[in-house]
Amino acid sequence: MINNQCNQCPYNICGRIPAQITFKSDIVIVGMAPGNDELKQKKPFVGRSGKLLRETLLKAGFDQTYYITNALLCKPLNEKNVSREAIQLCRPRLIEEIKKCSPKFILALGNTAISSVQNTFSLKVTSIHGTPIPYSEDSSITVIPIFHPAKVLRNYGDYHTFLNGFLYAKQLYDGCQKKDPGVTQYVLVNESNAEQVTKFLINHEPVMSCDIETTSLNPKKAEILCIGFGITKNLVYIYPMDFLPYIKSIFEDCRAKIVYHRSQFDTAVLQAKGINANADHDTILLHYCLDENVGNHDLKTLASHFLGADNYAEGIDKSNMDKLPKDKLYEYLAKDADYTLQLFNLFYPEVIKDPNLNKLYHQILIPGINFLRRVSSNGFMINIPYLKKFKKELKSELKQMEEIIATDFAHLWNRDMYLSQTKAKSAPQKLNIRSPQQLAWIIYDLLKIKPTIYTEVKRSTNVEILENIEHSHKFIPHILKYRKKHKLLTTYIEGIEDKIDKDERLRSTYNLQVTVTGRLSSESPNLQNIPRDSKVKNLFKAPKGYLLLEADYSQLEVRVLAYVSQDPFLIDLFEQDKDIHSEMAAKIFGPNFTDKQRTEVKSVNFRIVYGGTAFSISQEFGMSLREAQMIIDEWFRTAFKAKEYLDGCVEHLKSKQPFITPTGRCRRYGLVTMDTNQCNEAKNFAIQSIASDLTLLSAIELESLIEPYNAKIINLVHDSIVIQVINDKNKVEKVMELVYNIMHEIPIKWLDTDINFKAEIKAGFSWGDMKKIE
DNA sequence: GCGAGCCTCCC
DNA sequence: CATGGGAGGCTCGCA
Repeated sequence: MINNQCNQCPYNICGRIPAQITFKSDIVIVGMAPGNDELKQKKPFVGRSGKLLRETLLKAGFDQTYYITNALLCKPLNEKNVSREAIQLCRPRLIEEIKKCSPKFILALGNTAISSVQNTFSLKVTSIHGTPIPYSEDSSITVIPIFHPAKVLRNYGDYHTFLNGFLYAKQLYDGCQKKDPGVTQYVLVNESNAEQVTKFLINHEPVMSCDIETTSLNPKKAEILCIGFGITKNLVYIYPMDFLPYIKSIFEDCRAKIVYHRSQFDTAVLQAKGINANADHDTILLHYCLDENVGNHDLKTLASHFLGADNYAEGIDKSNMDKLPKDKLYEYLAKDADYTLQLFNLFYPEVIKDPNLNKLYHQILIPGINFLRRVSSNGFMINIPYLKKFKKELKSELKQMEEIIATDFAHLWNRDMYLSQTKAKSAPQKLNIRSPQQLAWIIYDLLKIKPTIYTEVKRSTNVEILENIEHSHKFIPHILKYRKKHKLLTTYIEGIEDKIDKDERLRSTYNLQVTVTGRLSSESPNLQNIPRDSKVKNLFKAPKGYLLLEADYSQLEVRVLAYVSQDPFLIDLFEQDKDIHSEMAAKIFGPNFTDKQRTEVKSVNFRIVYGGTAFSISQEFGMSLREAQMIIDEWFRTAFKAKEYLDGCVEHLKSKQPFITPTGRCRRYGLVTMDTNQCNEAKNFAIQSIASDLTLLSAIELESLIEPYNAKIINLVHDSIVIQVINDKNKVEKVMELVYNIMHEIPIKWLDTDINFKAEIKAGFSWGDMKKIE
C-alpha cells in the first residue's frame, strides 16, 4: 500500500505492516500504530496491548467478527508525540479500509485513532471516552472513542473506564438507546413568582441539587451570580442574586437533603455570604466511592460518561462567569444542577447498597468534607514581615549565585556544541542553570563525569547524582545549593505569598477524593509538604494571644501494621510502650547495637510498610546488598506475622478481589498485572489507608470537643493535627488532654482493637519552633 | 497555552 | 528492575 503519500511521510523509513485483507464487519477497531511485535508478525495488535484488547472485547461480549487496523501503518519515531502530518498522510488509506468493511460502529482507541477517524485534532479521549459520535465520513456510522489499551497497561487504574467503554459499545451494538440526559428546562425566579417558588422548594422532598455560579474560583473572593436548584430530572429553578433573603430561607428551612458537586466550593461561598450551608450529599464523593482509580471526578466528565451529555462547557471560562450573557449563564447553571441531580440518582443507590461504601460515605466522607471546609476556612496565620525579609534574602542570594554562573562558570557553556550534541531544538545564549537538559549536557558530555550510582532517569541530574559526583567539579555543589534555594523561594515563599488572604491567613484546599488510599491531598497551597527546615516552618505562626499545638500519632503506620497483621512482637512492643527502633535494633544486631545501626533500623522500620527492598536500603546507607538483606531478613524473622501479612496482600491481589478496610475504604484493581509496583501498592494500601483515616476521624471528633476551649484545627498532615488554642494554661491543658485521649480512643472505637495507639503533642508559637510536651 | 518530563518538598 | 501516597515549579516542544 505504498503510495505517493508515503514518500512525504516522516515514518516511511521505520517499517510497516503491509496491506491487510479487508472483510465486511459491523465493527472496525482502529488503534494507533504498529509496535515492534506487530512489525515482526506483520499484524496489528499482537503484543500486550492486543492481548488486553481481545480479552476486554470478549469480556464485553463481542465475538471474533471485528476488523482491526491502525491509524498509522508505520511505526512512529516517537510514540509519545505522533506527527500530525503522518496522521493526515495515512488517513486516506484508513478511510478506504473502513469503507471496504462497511461497519456500523468504529471503536477508535486513543487520540491518534480519534484524530484520524474524525479528521480533527481537537478531540481528546479523556473527555469524550465512551461518548458515541457520528463518523466524519458517514454520519450513519457511529464512532466510539475508547482509551488505547497501552494507556491502560501504563496506568491500570484506567481499566474500569476502558471496560465500560466496550460494555457501552456492546449495548449500542445490540440496539440499546444512546444515553440521553434529556433537555434541561429552567424556571427563572422573579418578583412575581419568588414567594411561590421558594415555598415550593422548601417543601420539596426528599432531595434536590444545588449549584452556584460565581465571579471567582476563590471562595473568599467569589461573588455569587446565581443559584440553581434541581428538583427533578430536567427541571431547575434559578435565583438571580437579587433574591438573597429567599435563598437564605431555602437553606435554613428546606426539608430536602441538598446534593452538590464538589460541595466544598459552593458551601464555602455560601458560608462567606452568611448562609449556613452544609453538604448533605456530594456527587464527587459518591463517584469516588464507586471508583477510587480515576483522579478526575469532574462534573463535565461524569455527565458525559454516565449521562451522555455533550460538551456543554466548551468555551466557558469558569473564572470569568460574569462576562457571560445571562441566558448562556442560566442555561449552563441549569445543566450543572440538572446533571448533578441525575448523577446523584444514579450513584447513590449504588453506594448505599454496599455496606462498606455506605459506611465510608456517610460516616467519613460527608462529615469529613464539611469538617475540611471549616479547617480551610480557619486558615493558618502567616508571619508576613518575616516572609518579606526571607524573600529579600533569598532573592539576593540567588542573584549572586547566578552572577557567579555567568562569570566563573561561563566557560562551561557552549551553545553550538550543546545543540549539535543533544536533541535540543533550541538553546539560550547564556546557560540556564534551571534546565536539567543543559545541565545534563555539561555533566555527561562536556565534563564527561560518570556517576557511580544508578537512577531510573537516563542522564539524570537529580540530588542523588549530584551528591554522588559532588567533588568532580566545583560547579556541582553550586548547583545543589542553587536548586535548594530556588525551590524555597518559588514554591514556599512566593507560592505562599500569592495565596495569603487579607486577614494574613493562608487557606489551603483539602481534597478528600484524590488519593487511591484515602489520604487527603492539599493544594493552593499544599500545606502537607512544607519543608521540615524550621526557617520555612516559622512562616507559620499562632495568632496573637494563641498557641499552636501539633499532635502526631507516633509510628502510626507501624502500629497499623501491628493491627492488620496481629504480629505478637509488634503488639507487645507497643503495649509496653517501648522504643521500637531500639528494640528492633537489639533483635537484629544484638544488645550492643551502635547509634548508626539504630538509625539504619529506624529507616527500615518505615520502609517495611512500603515494601522496601534490600537494594534501596543498601543504596541509602552505602552498605552491601548482603548486609541490607540481613537486616530485612532479621526484621521479618522477628515480626514474622507482619511478613505473613504482607505476603498475604500479594496473594489477595492475585485473587482480583477488592481490598477493604474497617473504615469501609475499598481498593479495586481492575487490571491485575502483578508487577512490582502493584504488589507494593497492595502491601501498603490498608496500612496507609487506615492510618490516614484514624487521623481524619480523630480530627473530626476533636473539632467540636475542643471548640468550647477556644481551640480550632488549622491543618492536617497525614498523621498529625495542627491546632490553634487560646494561650490560657487551663484551656491548653484541657485541649491537650482531649487530644491525647481521643487519638488513643478512635482506633479502639473504629478498629475494635486494644493495640496501643499513642499521640505525641508539641506546642509553640511558631510551627518551626515546637517543643514536645509530656 | 498546554502537556510531558524532570526535579524537589512532605508523610 | 529494585519503597507507597501526594503538589507544584520549571523547561521545552508543539500548536
